[in-house]
Amino acid sequence: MRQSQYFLKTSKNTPSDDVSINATLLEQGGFVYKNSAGIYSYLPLGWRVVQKIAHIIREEMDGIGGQEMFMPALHDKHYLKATGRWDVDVVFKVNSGDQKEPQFNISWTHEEIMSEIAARYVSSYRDLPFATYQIQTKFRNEARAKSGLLRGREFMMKDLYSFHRDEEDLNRYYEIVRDAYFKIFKRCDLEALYTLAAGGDFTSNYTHEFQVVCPVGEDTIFVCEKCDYAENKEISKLKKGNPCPKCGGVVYEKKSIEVGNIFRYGTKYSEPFNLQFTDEKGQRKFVQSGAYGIGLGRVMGTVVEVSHDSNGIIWPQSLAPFSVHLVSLEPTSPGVHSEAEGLYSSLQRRGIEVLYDDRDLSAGSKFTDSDLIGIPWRLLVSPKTRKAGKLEVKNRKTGKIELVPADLETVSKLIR
RNA sequence: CGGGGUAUAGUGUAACGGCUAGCACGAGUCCUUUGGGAGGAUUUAGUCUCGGUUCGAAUCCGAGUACCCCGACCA
Repeated sequence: MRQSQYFLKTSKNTPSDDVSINATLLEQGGFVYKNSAGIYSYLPLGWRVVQKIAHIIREEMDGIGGQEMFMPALHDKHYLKATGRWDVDVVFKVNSGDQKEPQFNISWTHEEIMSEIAARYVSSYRDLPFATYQIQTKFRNEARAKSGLLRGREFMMKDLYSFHRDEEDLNRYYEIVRDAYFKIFKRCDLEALYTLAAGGDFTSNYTHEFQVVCPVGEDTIFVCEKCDYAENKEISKLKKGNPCPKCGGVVYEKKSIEVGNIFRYGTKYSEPFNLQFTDEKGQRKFVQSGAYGIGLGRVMGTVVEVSHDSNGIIWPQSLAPFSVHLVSLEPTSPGVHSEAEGLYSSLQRRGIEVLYDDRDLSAGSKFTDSDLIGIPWRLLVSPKTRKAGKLEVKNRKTGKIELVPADLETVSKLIR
């Protein structure tokens, strides 16, 4: 992608109405646009990051047998009234008939929708287990949207639903999902702690959250510094300094961001939707189910919170919108333009995602933009590098700059 | 939903109740520049909405709306 033609504009000024690091850097860098409080557009650059996150999630969900589908955002009132969760504040009105109340909730959860669908397709124990997921927009009647992408009124969420013949099988799958979640967060370069938490609205059982330690987090957790055992303060009987219930190490209190959670809700949604199956003995039983969520925008915001410096974002290779930022300096001086163009097309031919800053701007402004956007590698072509017969490569994370031979083999080896 | 704060060109900011609402960035044109946000010339665009006080309101008052922060609630 040529930067001169890309729908991207960075800003020298930080937004006046946002304080959080993730909102500041993502807006300044041209990744997102705030339309309203807690409601963001993902611009081309930011959307690429979201797609990277989605891709990782899809691979790991598919890897544990998850089957992607897509459910509606408008939920007829019979769904949520069946479970007593109809929300009078998150409605969509349709002008049909003489309805005295709105017909639809705008999607804020999909257990009911999925349970009704499952009931139509499950009849035998042979139909179980299975798991479906989607990446969908969720809406919340959020009293106070805050902290940029971390708490929105509208956000993208991956929700996985699993269905089982008994608790034992649900528990088995719960741990499989846990492991997949660890992989997802690791691939996003996030250190997530598996945290014991309360069920909240969804279940009376304990649930687990994936928490990333970060000062702007809204949650407070107790973490063992030795074994990473963690409990949410909401349900914890621990206090800071206490011994860890698992290994006896010292427990610390930390602020953290909840990037994912997993629930077992048993038959809570099977019963209202008559989601039953017949077992080997001909007995009718309710299906056991679980739900597992990850907020994509929140993951993106969290990565920015934990991975940045005073110059901008530092994307991990796995989430970076592009792998390489190719920058030319003084493109009008002899040979620079043609060398940069040549590099650009050969990188593309190799399938390397490259953002090519072909703009005729001063060195300083191009460097500043490059650091702000945070692509892991900056590849530089200038009169100086041409004179040396080399290319300059900068690692965004370490700041290390080196001159390398100007051949693609060396370059592509380095950035992989 | 309780409390506090803010609202001025596209962005960031200045202006005692009184002069043509100033500056920087951005954007347009021209010239000179080019290794960490270049210089000059020139152009461009603004007081959130409604009402009130006043000879006169960006400025004071009231209401509304939006946004930010703290708390409660929540992925």
